[in-house]
Amino acid sequence: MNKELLHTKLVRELIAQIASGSFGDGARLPAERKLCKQYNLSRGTVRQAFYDLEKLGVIKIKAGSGAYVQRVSQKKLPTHLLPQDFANVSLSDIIYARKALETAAITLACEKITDIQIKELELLLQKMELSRENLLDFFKFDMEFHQLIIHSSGNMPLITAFASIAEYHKYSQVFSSIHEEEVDYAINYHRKMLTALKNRDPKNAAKAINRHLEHTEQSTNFTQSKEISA
Amino acid sequence: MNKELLHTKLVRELIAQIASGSFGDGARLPAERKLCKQYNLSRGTVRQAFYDLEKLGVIKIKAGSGAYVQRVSQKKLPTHLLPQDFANVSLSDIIYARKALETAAITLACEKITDIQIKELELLLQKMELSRENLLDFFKFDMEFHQLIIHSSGNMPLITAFASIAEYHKYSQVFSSIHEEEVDYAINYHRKMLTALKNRDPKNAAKAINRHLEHTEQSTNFTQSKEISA
DNA sequence: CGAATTGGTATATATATTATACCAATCATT
DNA sequence: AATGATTGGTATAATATATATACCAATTCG
Repeated sequence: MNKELLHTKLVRELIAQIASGSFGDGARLPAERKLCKQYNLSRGTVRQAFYDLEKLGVIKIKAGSGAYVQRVSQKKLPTHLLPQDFANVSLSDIIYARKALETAAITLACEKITDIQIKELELLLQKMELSRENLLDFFKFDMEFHQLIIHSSGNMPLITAFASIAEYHKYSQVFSSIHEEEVDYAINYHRKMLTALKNRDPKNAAKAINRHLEHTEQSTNFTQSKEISA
Repeated sequence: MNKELLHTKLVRELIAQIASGSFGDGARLPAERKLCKQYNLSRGTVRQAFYDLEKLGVIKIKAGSGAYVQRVSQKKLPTHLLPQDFANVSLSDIIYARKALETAAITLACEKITDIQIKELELLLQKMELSRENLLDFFKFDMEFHQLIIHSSGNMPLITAFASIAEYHKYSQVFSSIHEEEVDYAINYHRKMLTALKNRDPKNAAKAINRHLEHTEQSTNFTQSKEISA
């Protein structure tokens, strides 16, 4: 059994956030002291994480200024920072598993989703429409939309299982590039999901989410990753 | 972010093993020094885990002799030792998620399973038949059977997702009791799965695994858990 | 009985993390 | 341009975890 070091956990967390679009290229990460409060860590630990991230080439630290995201794409992360055997996972593997889980979840969600959650989904859909130009934002909202559907199922094991897969998916976005033309298709499928959820129509909800995921799989370039030094 | 203490990890691991049938009531756990080697831990850490387990009433330590499993069933474990919000999870939630994942996995497995893996499944089925009288053993082999099917899918995200659910399932067995009469039904369904896998017949494989899980859900008493002090 | 194994105890060590404090570079505002 | 706030850079003492060793006492087993 290995000790799970706190600064390593934070490195993973920050990489996942960057990869999932919370911070774009050149963006400044929150100040060290902010992160201390946010994650309840001491500054030494946060600094250790930053040091690791700089060694990895993920950020560039500027004294007195801040830590800035540095060309994240086109890289391969060292295995010890990846969730599991990420190396052996293709995007289609991820999509296949997501289809299984999300179909089950949206079916349940049609029974259990609350009006508030439907409102939140509508809001997210609007945000997606407004983010057509900014792919990083777009995918962030996309993922939040899916996450909310899973939560609406009210089934903890499904939520847990999806979280473990989302981990894979986050990292996969570091390597993949999606074409702008696909944005409209994605919005369309999400609208269909939302409508089906409103109508408590599990059949069409499941159909929409499956089509969406299949489309995502086909239209995504999965760029081959290259090794970088740790 | 919280530190994941090594002895806590070991406590969880040992409870999971006990709950999943590796050690029955009154059985002796491996000696401290054995566990040190097995998990690559120092003795102090292992002893801390043993101390916690004794406080929990899970084991009774006898000087010079060993640590003995003590009436594990009928208890509720402190939340910090449980995988996630176990409190809010019913057996039917677990089964629902398992159906989603295992159906997807066995469908893939029909394509990808190797002859060696089929042989292993046959072996496990034989072991199940020989363990009709020993329910603890029986459920251990049952779970191994399912685990092997998931692995045969070759899909890492599915494997990861199932592992997180299996965690819930392991713990649920601390609280649930299954009737002996169900053993024969279970064996029957497993034989059907195996046959379908041999015939590369995803439809019947999926059908068998679904029926089996539905049957398990219906025939399991989920005993209400009671709080104990930490 | 006697050797081996087991848990019980003590201690020195290394490492990770926290908590403070102060400095120098940068930024933002006037 | 001046200044006050914020930021990263550095050092240090204190605490908590885990390792590694050694020795003791109770028990198990041949």
